[in-house]
Amino acid sequence: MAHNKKYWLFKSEPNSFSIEDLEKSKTTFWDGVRNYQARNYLRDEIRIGDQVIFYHSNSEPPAAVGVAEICSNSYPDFTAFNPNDIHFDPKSDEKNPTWFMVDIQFVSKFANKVTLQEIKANPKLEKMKLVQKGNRLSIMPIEKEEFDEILKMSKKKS
DNA sequence: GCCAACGTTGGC
DNA sequence: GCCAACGTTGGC
Repeated sequence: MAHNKKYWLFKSEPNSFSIEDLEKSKTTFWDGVRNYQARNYLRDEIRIGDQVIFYHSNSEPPAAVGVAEICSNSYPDFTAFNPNDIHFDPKSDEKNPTWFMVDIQFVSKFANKVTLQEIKANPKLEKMKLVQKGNRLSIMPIEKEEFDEILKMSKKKS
């Protein structure tokens, strides 16, 4: 059975990796996820062709800044096995990996970034995990309607 | 730079 | 299995 396309929001600190970096590199592997809930999304639900809102956290302003597409199914995050890598996890086992990642490819950079403030102000987006208190997930599912609404907002002149 | 919210760790 | 201590996230 064909996989129904799903929609996600990926957070990234632009100091580490920005939408401009993705635009330049075209694709990247999304390594370093070390949270079990986000891991479960990566390992079990995210599939080739799924669409991603790229979000800049810890930036001024925090905002949705573009779109990416999943271009690999999940595979073990090899940075967890490398003692020299910043994401090394001594407890993870290559034979039974704990952490997974996917590859994403650049799709577009928004003409107008959609700020967290604007997202919070839009009643159509109030159910998003992003705007719920205390949510720190770096990967979260969103609805197609929410994805479309953010795209629409990015095209509007502010 | 501050700090609230949350996840993880480890002693018991 | 509880929970205090600690580390991290991320908005402000």
